[in-house]
Amino acid sequence: MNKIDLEFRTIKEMCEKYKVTPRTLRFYEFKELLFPIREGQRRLFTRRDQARLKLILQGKRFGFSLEEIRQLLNLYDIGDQQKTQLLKTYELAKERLKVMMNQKDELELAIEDLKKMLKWGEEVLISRGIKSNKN
Amino acid sequence: MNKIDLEFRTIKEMCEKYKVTPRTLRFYEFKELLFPIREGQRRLFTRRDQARLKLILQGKRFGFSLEEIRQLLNLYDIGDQQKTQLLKTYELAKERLKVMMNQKDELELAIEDLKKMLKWGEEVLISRGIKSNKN
DNA sequence: GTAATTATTGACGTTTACGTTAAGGTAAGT
DNA sequence: ACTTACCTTAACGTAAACGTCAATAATTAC
Repeated sequence: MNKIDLEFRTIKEMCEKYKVTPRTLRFYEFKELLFPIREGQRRLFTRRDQARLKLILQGKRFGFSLEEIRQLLNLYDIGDQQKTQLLKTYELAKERLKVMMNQKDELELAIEDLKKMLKWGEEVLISRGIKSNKN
Repeated sequence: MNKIDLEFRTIKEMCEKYKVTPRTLRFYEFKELLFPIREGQRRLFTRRDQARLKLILQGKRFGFSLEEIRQLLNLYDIGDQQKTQLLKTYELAKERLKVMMNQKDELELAIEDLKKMLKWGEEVLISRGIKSNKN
């Protein structure tokens, strides 16, 4: 009934839209990642909050900690003025990429090793007649 | 000076050889992953302990939790008799492999996304004259 | 014989990202 | 008025895998 409906979202709506729990959103507010306004007691999440939440969730995919994400969000906010900050964000992301690529390499090695072990185990099982040679 | 040197290792030696801390070894003992014997107060790690530790470290690479590893080690120990246990271990490892491959896929996606973001950020930086087009 | 090294147990601390009550306030529907 | 649903703050709990003391004991080095 109010025009506000188009601008702001309640905690419940946010939860459904972004697949998070209320606790999570309150936690993010407590950690100064989000800044919902108040309608009396209730929180109302602005578009800015939604944009930030999207970035938060992305950041989590990239393995950033919430604290790192908070700093990145702060950099973004003032990034239009402060050129160096933008560059800093960029460099940080590059570091992250390196870490992730290393993780990927390690994971691939581990996968290969585990595959070898499985192959070996399979042979043992077959040789004992516990398992047929095609599962 | 004692023949024992060839059979057993002190906690310090273990730490150096396997790149772990004393706390870690004591923790593993507490968690019933290792069973060093005692020479008075001191711990002496047998070959069995070393073999187990190797498996523990491997298991960690594969992302098994210590509790899972403990169970797997127990299965190995009696695995020679109990066929079903062997099979169980095998199945567990197969499950793990699936999880790891999923992780790898997700990680690859995240890497791709982050790369895209970096590319975009690079363009912005260049367009503002903050960064030269070849770093 | 004493200093230095290394060991021990025990217990509390750390980290991250929330989960889970407890104890209620507020608003809408009937 | 009553129930139901949803919201709030506050605070303690959780998981994993150790880290970090503290206080003490035993060994080894010189």
